[in-house]
Amino acid sequence: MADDIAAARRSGASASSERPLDMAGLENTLGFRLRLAQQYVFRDFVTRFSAIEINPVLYSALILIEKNRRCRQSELAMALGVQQPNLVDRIDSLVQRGLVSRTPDPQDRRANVLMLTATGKGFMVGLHAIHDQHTAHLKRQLGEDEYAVLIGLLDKLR
Amino acid sequence: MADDIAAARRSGASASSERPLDMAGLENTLGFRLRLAQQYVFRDFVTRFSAIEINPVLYSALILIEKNRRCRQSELAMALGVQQPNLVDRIDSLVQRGLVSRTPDPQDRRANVLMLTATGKGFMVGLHAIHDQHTAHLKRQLGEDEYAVLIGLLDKLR
DNA sequence: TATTGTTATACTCTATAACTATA
DNA sequence: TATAGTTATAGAGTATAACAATA
Repeated sequence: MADDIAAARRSGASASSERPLDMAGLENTLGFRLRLAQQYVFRDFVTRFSAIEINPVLYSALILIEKNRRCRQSELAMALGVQQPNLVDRIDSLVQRGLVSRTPDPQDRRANVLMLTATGKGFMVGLHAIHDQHTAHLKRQLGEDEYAVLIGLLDKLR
Repeated sequence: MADDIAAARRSGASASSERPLDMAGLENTLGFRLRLAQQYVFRDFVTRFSAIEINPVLYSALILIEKNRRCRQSELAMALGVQQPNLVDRIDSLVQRGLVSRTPDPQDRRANVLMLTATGKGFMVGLHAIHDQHTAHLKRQLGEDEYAVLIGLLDKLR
């Protein structure tokens, strides 16, 4: 009988015949919720930043380079939660775009020191403005207080 | 001067010379926090489920097939947040392992109906047990109440 | 004409081993 | 001997177009 109802829903009026599935078994599954929430947030992020060709990892990298003088690639990789080799091409792209300088550290010539260029500092103004709009959108979705609570709870996971 | 302190930290006693970067500029960035939290949760998930060769998407698929009689691939794809073509190989693997049956729907022979096999139903017992341990670990990390709060806030993002 | 499932494909992200130059 | 950055590569996840069978 329940199958008949489901079948009736399937052949309903609307073109797309998908019924929403019963998600009860996943109500308690944090990883599933995290994946869907990240999908939503990243989609909004990517849309807003597409005009300046910045994705979430490049954004985080630029912010950390801005706030940390004489930042190294190994430090950046650890902070971002990515492997060093996967950072190389991304830094390359920032250097080629003239946003970041990569110079050998005179104190340890194995290491590269990353800094914003003058162009990069100018670029950050627009970057912060777009991110403010992105954050405002998410805060409207959640409420200002709950946004802060969510960030706090996510930080407890490590 | 601040650079001297950073340099001193870099050449400190410990083998790994990485200083922790100042993350202040990302305190407010939800996408970044979501990514790190998901990294942590998925790593724990993958470790615990590796013995039975189940990853997060396969887990969610099995749960939804278990709870939804006569589930279709298109419905599953929408619920899981993946594209239909990316589900095909995954369902293949569950069918090949004898956990799921995929049979044409007599009412609409374009569609496949997914159901747990007898083997699959037995498999779910162990699956639930491992997931309970995984969830217990996360609740210890967060606290029982805050775990529920976190799930609720993540659900508001859509 | 539209939809379900499928194939093929391309792009991104991620993880690891091995190389180089420095230390 | 160990570390910073790099190269090359393999695996997984993801998105899109096009096709066959069916509606």
